Amino acid sequence: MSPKKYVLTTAPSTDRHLSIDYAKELNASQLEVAMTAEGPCLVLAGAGSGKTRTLIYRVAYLLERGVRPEEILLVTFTNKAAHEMRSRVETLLKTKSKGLWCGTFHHIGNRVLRMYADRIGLSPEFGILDAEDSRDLVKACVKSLDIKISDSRFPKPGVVHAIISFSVNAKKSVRDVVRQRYPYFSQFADDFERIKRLYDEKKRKTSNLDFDDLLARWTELLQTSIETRERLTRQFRYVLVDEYQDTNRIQQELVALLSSHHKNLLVVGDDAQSIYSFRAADIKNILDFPEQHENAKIFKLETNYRSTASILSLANHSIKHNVHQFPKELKSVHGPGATPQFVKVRDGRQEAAFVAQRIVEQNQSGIEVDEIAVLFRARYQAAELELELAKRGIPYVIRGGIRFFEQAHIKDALSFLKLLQNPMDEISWIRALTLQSGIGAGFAEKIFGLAAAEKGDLKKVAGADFGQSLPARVRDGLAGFKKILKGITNDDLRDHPDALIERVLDGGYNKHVLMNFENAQERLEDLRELVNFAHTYKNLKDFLADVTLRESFKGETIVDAGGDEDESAELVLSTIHQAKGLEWKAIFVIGLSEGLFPHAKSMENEDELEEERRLFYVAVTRAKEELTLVHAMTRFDYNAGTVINRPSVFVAELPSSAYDDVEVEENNDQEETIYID
DNA sequence: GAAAAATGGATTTTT
DNA sequence: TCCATTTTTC
Repeated sequence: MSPKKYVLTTAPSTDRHLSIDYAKELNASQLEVAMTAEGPCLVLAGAGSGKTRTLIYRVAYLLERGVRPEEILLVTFTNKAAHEMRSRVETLLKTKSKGLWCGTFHHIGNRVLRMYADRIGLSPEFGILDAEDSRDLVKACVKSLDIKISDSRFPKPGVVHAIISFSVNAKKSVRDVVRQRYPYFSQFADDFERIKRLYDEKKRKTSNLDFDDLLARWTELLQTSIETRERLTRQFRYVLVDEYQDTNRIQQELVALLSSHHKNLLVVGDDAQSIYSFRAADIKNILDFPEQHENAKIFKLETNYRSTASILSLANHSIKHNVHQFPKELKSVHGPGATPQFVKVRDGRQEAAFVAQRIVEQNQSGIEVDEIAVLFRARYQAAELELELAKRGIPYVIRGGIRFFEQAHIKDALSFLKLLQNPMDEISWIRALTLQSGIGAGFAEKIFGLAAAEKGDLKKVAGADFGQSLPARVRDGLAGFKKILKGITNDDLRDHPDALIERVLDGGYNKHVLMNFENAQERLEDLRELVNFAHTYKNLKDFLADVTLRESFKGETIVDAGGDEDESAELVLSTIHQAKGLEWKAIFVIGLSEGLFPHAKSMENEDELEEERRLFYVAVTRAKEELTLVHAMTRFDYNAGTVINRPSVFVAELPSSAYDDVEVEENNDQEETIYID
């Protein structure tokens, strides 16, 4: 990027020497943010405009000006972003930014709640339920409420939990959520409310918080404990929030509360990239920020350092069709570059063949395979491409999939450690007990009842012989369970989570893996990796919280905070959602057909259609040099057979000057797809 | 309680 | 088509 000259007319007076030459590192608007963003500020940062960079320099600037690290709260959307920001600030200042509050909403909520749990009658040793745990608990609630689910179609526990979760995040009643988003379940609204009450009660009884509670109870803490609120709001002189367009109502309220004393609230985001409404993100948070903060300063970062002019032109033309937005016009610092291509292929098979072949060609013309990504609306759209890539021997990774920490064997092993931290955690009791052959859900609950009578004293349970009333095979299972329990309770290993996991493995879980999973070897390796990861922690509480709040994926190396992962040279296949914030030299967007993208279900509702268009916008703005949009004219649908598709409206509504049309012809002799321009 | 067979449902997904 | 979950059967 070419540095621009900037003359500071109101240079802030400081008696400290600033070691970083901000004017050299930032463009004019970025610099203005870094140096002058006091009070309520909204930074509208277009795609590729150096948003992260600007935030980092703002933090560095504050620190250099003498603001203490603990007075800064920097909230990000993912842990990955948090780690990146922290380490980049450290690199910039050549020091460890110890004390800086930097993390996701949930992460910081966890930290605050551990400190002040007693103020709202919560145990500081509370456990955290992940998505699966929450689903299981909802399932248990449905069961114990005896809801007649047989006669009509009662939703699955996961859906019920999604409704409850949405209501918490959007701060709406369950009834309203059902009316607005799940009208076809309106007959069950009462049931959902009963389930929610019981679900909350069960969480309280077992000292567990789900993800939403980390926000809801944090809010509760700030509202009920005046002393805590005073302390925290005075402490955070500067509150900075990244990806503000993806915050939901409860997060918006938290941010407002936390910045209420010093009123230095800097929110950064791009309304054109708000794509998470399905989990209660509300684009109004960013759109209405100026109205909510009358004296708010608004900054626009519209210089795009990523893409060529013709790619940006296509993106600009597309997003203009949205009504609810801050109009922006991204300007490229690069030349026009190659015109984006719109490619019509016959069907999914040909789409896969075309993309694979073009990747080979692009690779031959000098673009490394790991500089290329294929993006799609929904995961299943990649299936045919995967086959084709395998056939041609092109190495690829699929972003996402099963999360490392959510795999059964990882969660099994961790359930024992969770027991150690929170002995009244019914969910972990049941999980750990049912691992034993001979113990099913029924007996597990019974045994938990007996253990609960011992006030969850694990040592007593490990030694006790309360199995008289149980059948022999259950007693055998219980013996196996107790053996593991003894291993982790014998000496105090709370500060050595790695040793604890090893005890669980040696105590019998290794054997369980070998006997129950056909890919046992692979899973044992995962568990070894878990031990290594645990080694970096020096207490159980932090380890368990991080494991639950972390979004590491299977196949990805688990890295320590701030560490760098080694990305091997592989093509990336990714959903558009997962590609947000990333960039590649060449991008293929596949499935650009009516009914697929925009998704069929979003066609009736104008707001949802706009969100789909923003998603398209996110997809195309990932590309630096080459953009290829692919549309298959027919598609095989498992109920309707072969369906003829028109191109996506997102392409159809663009001026024809924005792209070149390309057709594909098949050369049958060689059974190869030939690319013709 | 565990294994086998049948059913149904399929955007997006972080914490 | 493919998977995860539920129901049935032993």
